[in-house]
This record gives sequence, C-alpha cells and structure tokens, in this order.
Amino acid sequence: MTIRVLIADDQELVRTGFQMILDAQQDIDVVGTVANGADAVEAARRLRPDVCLLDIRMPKLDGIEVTRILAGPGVENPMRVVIVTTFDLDEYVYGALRSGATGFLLKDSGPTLLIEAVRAAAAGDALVSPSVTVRLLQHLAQPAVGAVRSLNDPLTERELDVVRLVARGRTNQEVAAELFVSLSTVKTHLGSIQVKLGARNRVEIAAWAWESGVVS
Amino acid sequence: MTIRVLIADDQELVRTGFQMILDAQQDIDVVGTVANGADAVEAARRLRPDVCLLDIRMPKLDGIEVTRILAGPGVENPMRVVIVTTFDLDEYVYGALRSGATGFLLKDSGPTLLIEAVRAAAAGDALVSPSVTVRLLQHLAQPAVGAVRSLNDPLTERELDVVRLVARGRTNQEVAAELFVSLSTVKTHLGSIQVKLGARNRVEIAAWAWESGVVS
DNA sequence: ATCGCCATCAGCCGATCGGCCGATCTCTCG
DNA sequence: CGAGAGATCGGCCGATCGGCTGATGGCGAT
Repeated sequence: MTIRVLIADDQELVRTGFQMILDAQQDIDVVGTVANGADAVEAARRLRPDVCLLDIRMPKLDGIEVTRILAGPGVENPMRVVIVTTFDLDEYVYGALRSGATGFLLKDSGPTLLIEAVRAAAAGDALVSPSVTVRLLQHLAQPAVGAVRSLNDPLTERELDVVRLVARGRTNQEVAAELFVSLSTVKTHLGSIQVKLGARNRVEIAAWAWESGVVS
Repeated sequence: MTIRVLIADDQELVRTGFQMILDAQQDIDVVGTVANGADAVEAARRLRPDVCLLDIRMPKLDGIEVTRILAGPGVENPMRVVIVTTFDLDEYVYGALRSGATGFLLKDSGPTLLIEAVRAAAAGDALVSPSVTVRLLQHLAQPAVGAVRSLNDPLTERELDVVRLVARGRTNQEVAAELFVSLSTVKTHLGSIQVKLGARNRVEIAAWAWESGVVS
C-alpha cells in the first residue's frame, strides 16, 4: 500500500527536489505537483492523495487557506496536510495547525524528516519540525511557576491575585470587591505589578498572565 | 563534533538495541548505559553527555524524576533529555515535557526518529513522536477559527485586526497608528467588538482573544 | 438603483485608569 | 529592637477609555 502524495510549491526546484526524495522511497508515490494554491485544491480533489505537501507562500491561495479548505474544521473527508515552509514565524505555525494541518516542516529539516512527516501524516499522526516543536512546548510545558520566578523581581501572592482578576477583565472596583480590599489597595498593587512586569497598562498585564499560564 | 549520548533503560535488550542504532551513526557516540534512575543521575553528572535518553519506567527513580533533576525548572546547566517509553499516556507526556524534556519518543517509532530525536535534542530542539504530537495539537488546534464563527454575529476581518492588537496591550492610539486609521475608527471598531463579544471593556476583549486562540 | 454592510471619521462627556505623593500596620529576619 | 518587605489605605490629576450620536464613501446583493 503506497502513500500517494501531492506536492504544491511555487518554486520548481523545491517541487522536483521533494519529488526526487519521496519517489526514492518504495512506500511513497508522488501523484502530482502544482505551483499555486488554486491548483492545489483542484488537484487534491481530483487525485485524492493520502497526503498533501503544501508550501505556505504560494500564488492565488496561500498554504494556510488551502489547508482550511481541504482539512479545516467542518470539512467532511478532511485530507492529511503537511505544511512546508522556509519561515518559522509563530503565526504561520499556529495558523497552519489550527487550520487542520497534521504536520509542519521547515525546509531546512533534511530529507529524513520530510519522509517521516509524510509517513506520519498518512498514518493520521503529525510530525512537527523540532525547532518549531521546542517553541510549541514552551507555551504548553512550563506555565506559571517558571514565569513568575523568571522575573528578576517576582510577584507576591497578593499581586498574583490581582493579576488573575485583571486578566479576566475585571475593573479595579470589581477586583477590590472580590478581594475585600479598597480601591486604593488594588491600584497600589497594580502599580507594583506594572513596574515588575514592565507593563504599560492593564492589558499588557493580562497578556503576560495569559502567555505565562498564570491564568488559563 | 560528535553527539555524546547516555542511555538509561532497565531492559537490557532496549539498551543494547538503542546503542547499536546510535553508534552506527558517525555523529553520535554512546558514552554510557545505565539501568536505573539513580545511576542515570550519577552518570549524567559525571559524563556530561549532550543528550540523555531516559526510559520512563525505571527502578529507584523514574524517568520523569530524573528529568526534573537534570533539566527541570531552576536547574543550572540543564541537560538535554529525550524521554523514551512504551506507553503514550497523556500524563506521561505532560509530566515529561513540564519537567524539562526536549523530546518524547515511543519505542515503536522506528530507528530513524530515534536518531533524529537525538540530533534535535543536541541542537536544542525537540522532537515528539508523531502519534503523540497529533494529540498535543488537538489541544491546541480546535479554538480560533471555530471561536470567531461560533459568534451569532461574527467579527469582521478589520475588527479582528483591532482585537489582536488590543490583546497585545496596545492603546487605541497605537492601534490607530499601526493600522493607519484614525483614533475614531479604532474606537468605532472597538464598540462593535464589545457588542458582538458581550465584553464590557478591552481587557475582556483581550481575554476572549487569548482564550479562543485568536492571538497566541 | 436602492438597501445594507463595512470601513472610515468627528465631537462630546462621564467613568476608569495610571502615576504620583503620602501614610499605617504586621511580620520576619538579623 | 530595628530594618525591610508586604499589605493596607487616602487624595490628586492628567490620560485614556467607553458610550453616545451622527456622517461619509465603497461595494455587493436584490
């Protein structure tokens, strides 16, 4: 049972390179190559490959749009999509994975990982480039405790109480009421928090709280 | 520059198997093998390998404990740790990654991924078994697209631009500047956003954005 | 071509926030 | 005991935000 693969990339060199790498595997068969997003959608629907390799940067439709169309939420018979890109910007990663991609590869990953990513996708699994994974894990892995301690001037327990409420959208009045203190106290705490975090306003405090996992 | 690896596993067959696979690579050198967690800690400190391959199930100290000791938060000179296990239970994964592991492999992953995981770890990256990754991504993937559409009155593209900037702590002035519109326009958008989301202030907008994955 | 949606802009005003000064009380640590 | 840190409170004031009302132009659908 060979894995049928569609390659979509606007650079000819990349297309042929990938094709040579993949066709050299006995269990993988490249059934089509296209150079833009619109063709990718059409070819994917016609050829029904097991795995689609999509570049992010493509004319007409970018890889993320194509992913949404072929594998996004609400699509019946979603296809397996592996995103391949030169850029590892975070928004690409999240956008791709949220759109339904089951793989995310940087072009500098080497042929081995390309092959493994295709096999994983065909099996319904997902392989993500190690250099990207390490950042994904940081978001997921070491919440709260680490973030609070990593400040050169850590927040006190009471300040954390304030942070958590602010991050959920409470006004100073509401925070005061919920913590049974006066408005002044809340403002004092907020002042210290801003200094410690280097935040310019309460929304930056909230953003820090969400990013660091202090709230979730 | 060869990658120096320490293998810790209580099963002799696994140890020798891994050793054969890794030693066959020119760039990888197995510098030690141990059969329990306590020895792993000792050997890691003495040999200072570039990468430690740790089984989860080991006598004395399990792999996660060892990871915490060698690479956990607050450890200076943390080591690179790849967890290897037969079981892919979620608690193991989260426990391992939270403890500082930079890789998570199932024993059925095949030699290729083992080698790539070691190389990735040595480079400071992280490789996670595809079958595990796919579940990690499901935690990450769902929201966003869904969240925006699940509103009975969805946000427009422009409103999303505003949301994203607000969620990162920008003031209205700054949002206006970054989007090349006037302050009035930003305020108008914010008004509509608040109505649509049922938010009472900008921090609740930000909280929604973080929760739903519109920003991350 | 008229209607509705979207994006754009303006001004006004009260509420909230952010920055600044100050203060008292408690607790811990040396 | 004295020093320092943390939590508590008050007042003042300018900046920002939130709510309102209203207006213009583009663009697609009926």
